[in-house]
Amino acid sequence: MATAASNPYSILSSSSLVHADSAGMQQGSPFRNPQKLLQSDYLQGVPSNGHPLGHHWVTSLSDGTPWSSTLATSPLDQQDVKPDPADHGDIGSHHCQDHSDEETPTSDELEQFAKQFKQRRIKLGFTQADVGLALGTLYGNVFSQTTICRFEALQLSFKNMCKLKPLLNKWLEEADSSTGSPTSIDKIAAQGRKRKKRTSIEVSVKGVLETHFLKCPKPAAQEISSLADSLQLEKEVVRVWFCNRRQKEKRMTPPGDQQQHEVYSHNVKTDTSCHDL
DNA sequence: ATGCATGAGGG
DNA sequence: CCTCATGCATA
Repeated sequence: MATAASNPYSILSSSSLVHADSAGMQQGSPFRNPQKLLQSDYLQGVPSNGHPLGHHWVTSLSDGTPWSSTLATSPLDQQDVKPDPADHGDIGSHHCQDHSDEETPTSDELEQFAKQFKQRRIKLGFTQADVGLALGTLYGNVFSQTTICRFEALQLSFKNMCKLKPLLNKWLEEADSSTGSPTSIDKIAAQGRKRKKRTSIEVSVKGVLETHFLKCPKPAAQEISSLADSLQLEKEVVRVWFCNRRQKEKRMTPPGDQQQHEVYSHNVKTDTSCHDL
């Protein structure tokens, strides 16, 4: 049995995984108007299925109530193929039109899959943590409850979603086909790294950071320093905050759900420094 | 479910 | 320093 994962890190210690399943509880999102927004970047090479695909994020998040969104039909493709910087030898000859479960899925497909996955998972009586663990024993890649959760909520980057989908899909097949296969889960316990205590930032302070982020999402080191100083926070904390904030923007379900789609094609390349303070 | 954090990889 | 995938700890 492949107990040892390839991770240099270690898994959590063996303990009871008794958490209330998220069956009945969903996030209390009011609702969000379905619309699309274009991402600006994603031109990094993916070893497996590196397609410089342009994609729109369909930001329609339904809550716990039955998914009745009318996003099953996507009249418009996500085929806004941006000028890929990477050269395409023969891969350019393909025309992504409509795949069910092959190659690079569309945003809609991912969304659809995520929903179905969650439904089935719950139906089968598994928790998010169970799935993460099962993936480890099944394929050698262990994942945390966090990751499974974020997958279901589409809170990962497009690329990340694509990477995880196949794995979760396989688990799904395994899970519901095996009526009596007890997935033996064994985990290794080893922990040595000491993690910094999570610093909680006050809401008022977060507000300030948000404001600054809107003005300048990528402040220079010096700005971070002064900002940290004025907020009485460690510079590192502020720096990390901005990093995490930027990542949020790149998720499939971005935090700022706009009501109108505006195409911002302005690229600030000449100015990297946001002064003022 | 999510906030702050770590670390690998890139430049 | 950044991005990006990922997760411990916590609300």
